[in-house]
Amino acid sequence: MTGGKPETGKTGSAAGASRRATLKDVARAVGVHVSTVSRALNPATRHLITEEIATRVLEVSRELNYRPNPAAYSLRTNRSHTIGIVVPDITNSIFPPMIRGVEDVLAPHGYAALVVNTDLNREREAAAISTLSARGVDAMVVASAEREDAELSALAKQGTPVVTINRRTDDASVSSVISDEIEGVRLMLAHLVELGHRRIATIAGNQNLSTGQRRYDAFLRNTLAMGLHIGPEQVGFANAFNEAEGRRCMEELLARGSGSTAVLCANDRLAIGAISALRGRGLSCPGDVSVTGFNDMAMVDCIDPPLTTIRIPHYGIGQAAAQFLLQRLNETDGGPAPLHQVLPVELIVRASTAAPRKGSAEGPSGDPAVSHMRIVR
Amino acid sequence: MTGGKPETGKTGSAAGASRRATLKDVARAVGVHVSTVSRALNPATRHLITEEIATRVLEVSRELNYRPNPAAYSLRTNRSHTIGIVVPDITNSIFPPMIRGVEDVLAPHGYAALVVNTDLNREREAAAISTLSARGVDAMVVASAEREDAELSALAKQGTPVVTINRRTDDASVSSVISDEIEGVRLMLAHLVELGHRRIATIAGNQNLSTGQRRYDAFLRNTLAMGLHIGPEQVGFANAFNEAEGRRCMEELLARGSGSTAVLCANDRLAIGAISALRGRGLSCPGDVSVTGFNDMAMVDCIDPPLTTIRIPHYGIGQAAAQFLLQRLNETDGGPAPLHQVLPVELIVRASTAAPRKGSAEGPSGDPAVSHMRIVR
DNA sequence: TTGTAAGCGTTATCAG
DNA sequence: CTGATAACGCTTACAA
Repeated sequence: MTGGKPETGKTGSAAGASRRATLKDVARAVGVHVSTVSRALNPATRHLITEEIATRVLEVSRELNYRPNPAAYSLRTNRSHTIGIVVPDITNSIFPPMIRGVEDVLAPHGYAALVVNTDLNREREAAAISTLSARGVDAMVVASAEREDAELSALAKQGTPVVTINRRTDDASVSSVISDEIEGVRLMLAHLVELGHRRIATIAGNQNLSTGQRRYDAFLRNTLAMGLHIGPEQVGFANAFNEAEGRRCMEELLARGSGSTAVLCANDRLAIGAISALRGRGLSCPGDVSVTGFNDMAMVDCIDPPLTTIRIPHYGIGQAAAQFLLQRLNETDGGPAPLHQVLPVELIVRASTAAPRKGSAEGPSGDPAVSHMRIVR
Repeated sequence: MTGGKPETGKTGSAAGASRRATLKDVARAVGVHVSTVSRALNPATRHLITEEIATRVLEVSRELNYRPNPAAYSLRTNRSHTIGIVVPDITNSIFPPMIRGVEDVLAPHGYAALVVNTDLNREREAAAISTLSARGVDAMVVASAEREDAELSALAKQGTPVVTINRRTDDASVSSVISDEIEGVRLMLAHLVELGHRRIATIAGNQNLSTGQRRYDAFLRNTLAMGLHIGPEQVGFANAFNEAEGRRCMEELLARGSGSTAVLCANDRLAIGAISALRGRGLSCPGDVSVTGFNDMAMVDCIDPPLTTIRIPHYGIGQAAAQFLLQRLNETDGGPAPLHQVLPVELIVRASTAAPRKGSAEGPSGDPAVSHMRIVR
């Protein structure tokens, strides 16, 4: 119906069916050359044009509902006004707010975002980055970075504006916006200690990701600094940041009989898994063991028990990344030093933490009197 | 560093710094004309080319890491291989799985998705649609449709392939993929009745949205069919599908002293709000009143109490929408009849529903003995 | 089977 | 200040 051959002449007839107006159309209507129209429409070059005719052009282009053809613009200028966002999985609710943060600052500047998922798959991440750059995105924000990420390093080296969010690469030449995980872990540990916990275990995340590495590192340093003794039986390593791994690690911890009264998990999902494992063994949280998360993802305030966690500024991380890119995009020269931003976090105390049971180990590292873990074993 | 003036001659030198290879580059390398390369690279026209030289072209283009310039392609063909997804808010966890469904079927076909948020704002939806079509997306999937949606109708009429998901427009000319809400409500009501509930209230959603309208409609029809009596004091209308409105409506219901023993909410978020309102009044769920949701969004299995709800096929809705578009995109002619798909739902019984208290109203519409609601008032 | 050439809608350079 | 003109990289009649 719509797309049929419009009119007869090929050069002709602006009055055709519903063809989208082009520069040529408004030029003809105003009675000037297309280049004049182009200049009049571009704020940066409008000053070259007679006031009167410029306004006339604006009028007519509005009447004709002129919309610049992005493909033509892009072909000519090599800028697509599109940015790529790559996330492990948009379905993981920590990412959507970050994405919104990015979009909300970019959209007013005329940028739209192409969102792709990688599912934590090395190859898919490489493919995603490659696809996006083949598509000519002007910049990329990537939430799926691994500590060793050749693709990302190459991309940055090559000059594409790129920021990682939430995680960072070991290669300091690729910019990043993350949260203050070191401080987060410290706050949480302090909270636990204040409640009276002395034997604290951890479920650490994947050490190939900066989140996993930094949080575990902070755990080690801070427990030591606080005078707590941590033995190998008190740490479990999750292979992925999800509930299943949280469950598995918690079971492992229980089986080992570490006698810990609290478990600091590297993220909320691990914590949820840990709590469910506890239940599976007939233990209660926080009654028998306190469990803490990290991220404060959506809904963890509604779960049973409401999770004590560290709130990271999801939305703010996205915003900051976008602001950085915007700045980078407006520079003429190659680029300044890479930026590494660390945003503040907040301790959110809810109900998954409580003072340890009476009779639990009280000394910093004494023989843990608590044996309920072994009992259920 | 990278983008400087490459080489001297303008016609010249493929060996330049890091300039991206073009058709011309591979043509020169192979020693044929660009049109030959173009044909060789296009599966649809490859048969026109000598076997030998076609493979040679493939080889060289790989060596040179040739990637077609999407802007040029798009300018020439009027196809962007990009689709637009418009959602009210990506942060609402029912949408991400739908988005993934769309992307997962579209990506293998070379399409990428531009995702934009409208925040339930009429104008922003119009703006989003306009922006996307200005950007030349090949098709759109929109999750933010209202029942009366002029923009969408116009878009469809104009020939742009478009599907609404989760919701639909009253205008049957715009295709849709939704879930079987009628059946969902029926299943839920049957569940409640089977538990022994007779006085069942509802917190209905926004009636300008098909979801709100259909679910409420189904509530009315089915309660009637089941012989239940519904009075005006048993229905609350939420202005938005969120927790705050759920809370407000529940409080309203309680204030009215409807004496209901169960509340069917139009979605999970309303249910969560309702439960929290109950708690605020010192009532328990499901002890004092059963509450049900709709959607089975992420995490509602972990909340307290785990929510009895209707599971809609989030991911499947996205997939189906994408499949439809794909088909539509490959048609040469204008387009077939619009599609209206209704996907099956599933009742998920968890712990927010239970038999009514002993002493509660038992008769279909008798004077409800239950008065705890009034008591707390 | 391959080459020629036009043109998609812009912007940028160069004259006037 | 404005107009002509040449690209940008690609596809596609039309010729050969």
